[in-house]
Amino acid sequence: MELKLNPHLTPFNLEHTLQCGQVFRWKRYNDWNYGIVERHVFKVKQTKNTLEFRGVNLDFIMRYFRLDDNLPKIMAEVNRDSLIGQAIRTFSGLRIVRQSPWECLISFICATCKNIPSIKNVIHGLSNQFGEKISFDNREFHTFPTPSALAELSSQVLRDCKLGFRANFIRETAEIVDCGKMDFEALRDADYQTAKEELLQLPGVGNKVADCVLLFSLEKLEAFPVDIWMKRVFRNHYKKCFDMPFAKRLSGEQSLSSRDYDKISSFARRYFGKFAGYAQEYLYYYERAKTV
DNA sequence: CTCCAGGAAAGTC
DNA sequence: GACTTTCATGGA
Repeated sequence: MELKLNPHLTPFNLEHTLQCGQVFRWKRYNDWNYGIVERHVFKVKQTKNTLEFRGVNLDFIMRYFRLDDNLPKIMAEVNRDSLIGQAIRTFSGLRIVRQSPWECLISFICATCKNIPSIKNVIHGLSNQFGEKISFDNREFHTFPTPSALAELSSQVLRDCKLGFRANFIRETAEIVDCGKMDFEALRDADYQTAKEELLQLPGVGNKVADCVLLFSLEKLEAFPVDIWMKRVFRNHYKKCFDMPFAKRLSGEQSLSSRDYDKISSFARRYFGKFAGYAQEYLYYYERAKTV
């Protein structure tokens, strides 16, 4: 199957979308990108304005890659200054992906204090060991482990998966979700603040992890995750938006306190508007691209 | 060897 | 309530 994209109405860049750091489990063989979402294994490739795909139907592709988002309108709305403008031009067509909440939640709990190659390793490790094997294109893929599959593992087994101090967070969060005490559908319908407060109850979930889950899997496009890279962006470009004491804190090496986090994140929501999460993803990838 | 990574929670004042 | 320390480990 293939989809013709009008670059003016529906801009899309598969490469930027998969490489910007929001997803961890895609693989590339030859010129195809292979993804697995829930139990759907599929492959995608893009040449100019044509998106070619196998394994899933058009509705799935539209939904997963958020091709229903009016990207030109969103970009116009968040384009508030020359920095974000440059990031938008550089990574034109980058879209937020609609991930499954459970996998997104565990992925970003694992992501605390890890670099991206390391995150990919542990997520693949968990899937290969405790997920279900599915064949596609003569290759083997694995579903992401279910909540019950992770809940029944000992913390020692999880530590052997290179999870370190995150092992207990993963096990405890898996137990809570497995018991049905976390209703992702309800969170999707709830407003941003309400949904965030629910997620913050989970072990291993703080401000940043909660915002990533809200943005990437629960339709909260105003969520603005702030990590070490975004702190650098604000230190280098947005100091003047804050009072002097806070501008000085941004220059320091301390990790962000929850108050610092709220200050940056809520400013960004006012400054960039209801699609602040899109602005975050462009700025994040732009900042990272400078160093690699 | 040292430094850093898409932080969160426990501890301290 | 705000700030500091601790928590493991692979990769550069």
